Amino acid sequence: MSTPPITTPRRATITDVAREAGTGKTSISRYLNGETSVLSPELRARIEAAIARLDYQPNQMARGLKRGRNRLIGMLVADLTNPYTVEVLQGVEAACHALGLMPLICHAANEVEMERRYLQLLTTYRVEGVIVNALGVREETLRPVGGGGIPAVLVDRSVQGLAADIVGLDNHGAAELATRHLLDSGFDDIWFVVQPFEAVSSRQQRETAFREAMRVHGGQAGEDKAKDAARGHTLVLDLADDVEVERALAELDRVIDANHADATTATTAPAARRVALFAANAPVALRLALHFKARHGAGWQSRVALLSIDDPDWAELTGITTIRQPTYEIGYRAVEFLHERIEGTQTAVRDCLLPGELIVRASTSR
Amino acid sequence: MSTPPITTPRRATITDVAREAGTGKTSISRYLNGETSVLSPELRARIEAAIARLDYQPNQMARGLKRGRNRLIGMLVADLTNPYTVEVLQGVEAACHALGLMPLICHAANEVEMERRYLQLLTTYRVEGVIVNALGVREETLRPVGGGGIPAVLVDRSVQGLAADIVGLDNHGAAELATRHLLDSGFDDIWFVVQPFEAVSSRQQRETAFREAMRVHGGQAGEDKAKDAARGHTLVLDLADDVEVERALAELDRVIDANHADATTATTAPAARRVALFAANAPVALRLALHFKARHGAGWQSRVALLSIDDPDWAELTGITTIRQPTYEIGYRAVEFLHERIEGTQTAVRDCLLPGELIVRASTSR
DNA sequence: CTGTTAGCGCCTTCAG
DNA sequence: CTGAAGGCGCTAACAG
Repeated sequence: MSTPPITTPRRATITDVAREAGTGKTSISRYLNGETSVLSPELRARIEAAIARLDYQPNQMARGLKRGRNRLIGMLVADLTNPYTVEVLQGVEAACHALGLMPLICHAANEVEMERRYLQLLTTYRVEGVIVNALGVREETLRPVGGGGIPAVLVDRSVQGLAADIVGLDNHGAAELATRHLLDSGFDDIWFVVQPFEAVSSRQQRETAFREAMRVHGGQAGEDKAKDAARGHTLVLDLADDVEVERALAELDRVIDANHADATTATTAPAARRVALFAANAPVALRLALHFKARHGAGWQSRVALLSIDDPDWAELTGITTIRQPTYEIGYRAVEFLHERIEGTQTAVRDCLLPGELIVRASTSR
Repeated sequence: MSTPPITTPRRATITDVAREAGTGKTSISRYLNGETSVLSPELRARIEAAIARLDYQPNQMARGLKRGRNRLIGMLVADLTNPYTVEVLQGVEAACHALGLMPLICHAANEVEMERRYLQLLTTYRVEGVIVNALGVREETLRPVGGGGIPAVLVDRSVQGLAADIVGLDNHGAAELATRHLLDSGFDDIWFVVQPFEAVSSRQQRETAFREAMRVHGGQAGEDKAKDAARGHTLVLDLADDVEVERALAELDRVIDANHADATTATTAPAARRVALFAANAPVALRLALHFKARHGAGWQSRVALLSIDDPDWAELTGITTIRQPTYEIGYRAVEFLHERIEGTQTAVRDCLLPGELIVRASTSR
């Protein structure tokens, strides 16, 4: 057992290294910054030896202080509980790693106040830029960040009045893809279920696209005469409010039960007109699935079809259809954009809309 | 539209504030550090006004440089994909918030090399302490951290030869609880499925406890004469190696199929001797569930019982029994421990083992 | 090629 | 109660 010294052995500084190597601080600094060609091999060797001997590691904070940039960027996420977020994070980390950036991850845990505080904290640490998966920030809160201050890029959600690069899913395309799939699969009573819109642009966009798709593709009585126009509804599910959730779910239950009764009563078995639920994201889908599982047991999927944007672990397990977002790429691109801004790119604000991928599973197949 | 200035308006510094308030930097510094009693109300008011006018925010990096502490702590996690990790993180964040710390979250993504690099990076940023959910770090890698260097506390997993506080699940108790539950529920062919042990102490502890529980409680032929000693097996599932996974799963399939054949062939329906799978954690459980779902369809649970340590979202949805870890508390306590160490507590190394909670679901009920 | 000299933004003696 | 001076660890002109 080697007993480590009690007194914290103060970390070696650049001065220590200079002394140890018998030279000045400047040369050490040069060495650290890769200005290696400007150093005589001999000096260089001495420096390397000294660094190794002292186990020297330059203090990033001090470097940052002097040169005005510390390679830190902030990553403010609304909800780590959402698999989407974690996946995006992986892309972010990979990109940061590639670009020599260090992401400071902050988790607002769905609390607007937290979000505000973290944003402030980040500027206090002088991060060089911020990637924001906005929760409820207003343009004003982000002002010191996006506007005159440090560069920002938005992920998934835009912020009212803030001109900043944004990268995320092509919500319009995704919602249309999903809706058409449901229509094509024979569902004609489709419920789009979404959390309260609040300021979350992606929710709004998905809903708008859903409604439009229903209007455009759902209305055609088509060749099948027995089939009248499909109906589209929007249901808001406030996951933070249990009472409201119960109310909303009860509404769905009525619809589904009625439909089920129709189907079983009918003498001639008509293409059982099943209702389909289109969840705006994974948390919503999970809540729905849990409810129906509790209500109808393991076989709940014979009562309702479920499709969700986001492709969580359990989607495959439970067999629901999904639209998978290119999460990794979203995170990666966000960092790239931010990096460019940090480096001073002055181009106009960019929108990067990436396509989702439809993954058809049993839930919506016939 | 207010056009923000093109040139980044350099952030105000303490000097600016001093000038604006018509005083010296010292007073500003005192104000910032809450030495409020030592300032005349008049000066104080001027300072406040100046700060507000300039929208001044002290530079944490600079403060840290001088006073030697920057309120930053590192949180190194092995795998953000594991719900366990994210839950622990929430506790960590809450505690940090309460203690005025800022967690730097680093994600090793199951790569030992990443882990090493992040650890190094963290020391480079002069974090005051580190919470480590170790992946493969050796004592030596952590030496600069835990030993003479900055304080460290371990989460879930201990590190060979490193004397550091550790907080996590009471693995022994949890595994015993789970095993007894399975035994009590009538299963007598129990497979403990775990990822390669490597250096992960919690995996080893769980397995050891499982084996011991089988020995102690599984051997009693008991009152039921038809029931001989229950069998316990350990199966290693290397999730990173598809070929290996296939091989292991095939082995399980044979066992399960044989058992199933027995049960259906027997004329008198004996208490169908079902086999139970005891997953060491959620990722393993998920892999197992996906496999059986693919192989036997939605009704796979009538073939095998599944119990898992960790209680992911989908557990309720799929009805598997679990042992829920007090994740939030684990994270919270870890930060508290670290904080004490940072403040200089010199007590002996502490172990904080928190109990898990058995959540019985359909999978293991009769 | 190499060392000296100033600070970066802040805190901390130490004198007023 | 208040301010001036020095320094934290490092980089960036300037000279040699």
